[in-house]
Amino acid sequence: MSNIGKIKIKAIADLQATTQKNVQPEPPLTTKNRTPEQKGRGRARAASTTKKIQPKAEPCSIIASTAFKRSSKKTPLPGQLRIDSFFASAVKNYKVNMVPNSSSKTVDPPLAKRKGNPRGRKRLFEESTSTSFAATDKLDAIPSEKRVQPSRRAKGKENALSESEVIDLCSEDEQTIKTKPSVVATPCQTSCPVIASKLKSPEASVPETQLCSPKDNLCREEISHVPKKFSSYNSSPSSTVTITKESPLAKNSKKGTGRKEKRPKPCPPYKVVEGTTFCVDGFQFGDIDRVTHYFLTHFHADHYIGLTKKFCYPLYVSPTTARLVRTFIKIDETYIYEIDVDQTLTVDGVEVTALEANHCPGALMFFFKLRSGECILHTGDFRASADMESLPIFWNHANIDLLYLDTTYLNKNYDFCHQSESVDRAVDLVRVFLEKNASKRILIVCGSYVIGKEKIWLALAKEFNLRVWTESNRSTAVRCLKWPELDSVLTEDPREANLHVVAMGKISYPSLVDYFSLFEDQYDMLLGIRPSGWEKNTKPSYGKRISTIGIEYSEHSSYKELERFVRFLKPKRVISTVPVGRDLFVTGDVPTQWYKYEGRACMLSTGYQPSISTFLATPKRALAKFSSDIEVFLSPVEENAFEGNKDNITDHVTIMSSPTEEECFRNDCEIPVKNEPLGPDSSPNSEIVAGNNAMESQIPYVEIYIKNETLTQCNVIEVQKSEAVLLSRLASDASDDWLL
DNA sequence: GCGATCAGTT
DNA sequence: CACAACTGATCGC
Repeated sequence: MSNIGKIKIKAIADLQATTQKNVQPEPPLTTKNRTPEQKGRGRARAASTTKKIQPKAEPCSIIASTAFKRSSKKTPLPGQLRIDSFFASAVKNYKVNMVPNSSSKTVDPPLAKRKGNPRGRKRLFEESTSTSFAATDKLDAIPSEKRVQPSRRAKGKENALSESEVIDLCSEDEQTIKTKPSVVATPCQTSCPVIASKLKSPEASVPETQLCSPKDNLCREEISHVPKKFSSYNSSPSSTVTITKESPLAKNSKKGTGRKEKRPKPCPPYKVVEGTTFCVDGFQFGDIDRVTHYFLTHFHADHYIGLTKKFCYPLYVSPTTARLVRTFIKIDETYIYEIDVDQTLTVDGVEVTALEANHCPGALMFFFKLRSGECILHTGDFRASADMESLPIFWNHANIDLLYLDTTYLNKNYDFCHQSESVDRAVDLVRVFLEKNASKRILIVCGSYVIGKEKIWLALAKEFNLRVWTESNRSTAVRCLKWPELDSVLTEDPREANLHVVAMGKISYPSLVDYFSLFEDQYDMLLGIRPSGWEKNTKPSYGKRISTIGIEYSEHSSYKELERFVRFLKPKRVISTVPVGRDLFVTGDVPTQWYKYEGRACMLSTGYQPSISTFLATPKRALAKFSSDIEVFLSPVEENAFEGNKDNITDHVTIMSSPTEEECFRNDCEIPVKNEPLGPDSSPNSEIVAGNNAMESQIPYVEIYIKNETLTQCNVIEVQKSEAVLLSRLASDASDDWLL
C-alpha cells in the first residue's frame, strides 16, 4: 500500500498539547474558564480545610479532570467519524497486541476522620429566624390551604416481610428469601462501620489508615444512640450482600414498651452495589446487613429520605452535597467524606471515582472499580449528554460490567430539548412579555426545587438585571452551593427583588393570585414560570394580571439521551434504579438491544457512539506506558514511508486512510483491507475500518481506514501507539467474536 | 422536638 | 394523565 495521497494532518503530540492529555494533574483552572460550580468547589475546599482532614491530595489520587469546556451539542458533528463503526467493522482477523500493563494510578484511601461531636437538634428546613421584611415568613407559608388528612393506612403493610427474612443479592435474578444470620456482632462492632470493616475477611480489610483513629473511643460513644445492628460479619467474603428485613432503626422494639414494632421498608437490591458493601441513596431501609459505606448522589429529598442526624456510617458525598447535609440534616461530621468531581478515592479496596451527573448542583455519578477489576457505574440521577462520552474514565475503562441507571424517562414519549435551549426559550419568552408590557411593573415568579432549576432563574436575573429573592430554606440551600453568580443576584428582601423563586407547587394560578395579593402595591402584573420536564408543548397563559409560562426543562435524561449513553457504554448488564410504580422492587426495563451485542448484525448499530475526534480530544485519557527497552515496531506502511528510519518515529502508530478505500467509496464497492478479506459486516456503510494484523509479530499498531469524504484532506493521523493499543483493546472488547 | 409516613400539588 | 420533588399534615413517641 502506498503512501501517495496521504497527508499527515496533525501529530498526536499536538493534539495532546492542546488537550493536556493524561500526564500531569490539571493546572488550576482560571477563574474565567470555570463554571460557577467549579469556582465554588475551589473556594469550598479552601474554606473547609481548617478542621477536616482532607483525603490525601496526592497528584495521583486525582485521575483526571473533565473540567474542560462542555459542548452543548447533542450529536456529533456531521464530519465526525463514529467509533462504533470502528468497533463494529473490525476486520475478521482483528488481533490485539496488549501492551505491558499500563501504570495504573493507585490511589490512597481517604483517611478516616474521627472527630467532631454530635450537634444540637434542628428541624430540616426550619424557618429562617430573621429577614428584613416581615412578610417573609408569610411568603414562606403561602399557600397554606388547610387540608384535612384522611385517616392513615396501617404502617409498614407494603412489602412488609417477616423480620427473619433477608434478600440475597447474589443475583439480581434470584432474590431468594433466607433466614437472618444468627450471628450478631457486638454493639461496638455493629455500630462502628470502621470496626465492622475490620471484622470482615482479611482481603477485605480496610487499610490501617481507615481504622478508627482515636482508638475506637468515638465508636463506643456512638453506641448510646446507635441503633443495634443485626449483622453477620463472619460469613464468607463474597459478592453477596444480604439485606436484613428487620432494622435496628426499629429501636422501639428494643425498648420493650409493647408498642407495635416499626420496621423499615425492605431494601430493594439495586440500592446496594453488587460485589461491594456500598449502598447508594438508600437511607430509608434501616440498617442494611453488611453495608459498611453509604453514598448519596445528590441532595434531593427522594434520595436522602431516611438520612437523619443519627446516621453513623461513612457517607460519601460531593462537597456541595456535604454542605447541604451539614446544614439541613446535621449528621455527625465524622461520617462525612467528600469526594469531588473527577476525584478518585479508594474505599474499602474499591476505587471510587465521582463524575459530574449533570442533574442538580452537587449531583454525582459514582464509578466503582472493584478489586476484581470489575467496573460498575452508578448514575444516580443524571442527565446524559454527549460530553460524558469524552470522560476519560470511560475510555480508560472500556468495560463496564454493570450499570445502575437512572431510567426516569425511559419511554419513547419523553424527549427534551437541551437545557441551554430551555434557558434560551425562557429568556426569549420573558423578553417578549416584558416588551409587550413595557409600561407595567412586573413581578416574575419562578418555580424551583430546593436545589435544581437554578440555571433558569439565574439566566433571567442576568439577562434582565433582576434581583432575586427566594424562600428561606432555598436561600439557605443556595448559599450552600457556593455559586457566586447566584449569591450576587440574591437579596434577603423580597421587596427589593423583582424575581422571586418559590416552590414549584406555588406556580399555579390560584396560588399566584394569593401571592400577587401581597405585592399588588408594588407591581401591576405577575409572570409565573414553571420549568419542568412536563412543560413540553404547553402554551403560555397570559392574563390581565397573572400570566404563566411553562418551560420545558429536564434534569433527567430523555429517552434518546439514555439510549445513546447506554449504547456508548455498552455495559454487560444494566439495572434500573427507578421504580416504575409504587413497588420499590419493580424498576424500569432497559432495552437489551442497547447494550447486548449478539452476532454480527448487532455490530452494525449506528448513531450512538462518539467520534474518533472526540476520543482524540479527550483530555487526560490514560496512555499505556511503554518502557524504553521495548522495541518499537512500525506498521509496514510506516516502514515504507520512513525506509526503516525508526528513530524518528518511535512513539506513534498510524491511523491512515487508503486511496484504494477512497476509490471504493466513490465506486460504492467493498473496501479491501490489507492482506485480509473483509468481514461480512464491513459494508460500504462502514465509516471506519480498523485492522491490526500484527499479532504474530507483537507489533502494537492499529490502522484505521477512514472512509469519509470530509477527511480526504486529512487521511493520516498519528496517534501514540499506546493509544492505538487502547483503541485495539476497545475494539477487541467490542468485537470478541471477530477475534481468531 | 423528632422521625415516619401519608396525601396532595405542580 | 404521565413525573420528581417536594410540602404539609398527622401520628407516636
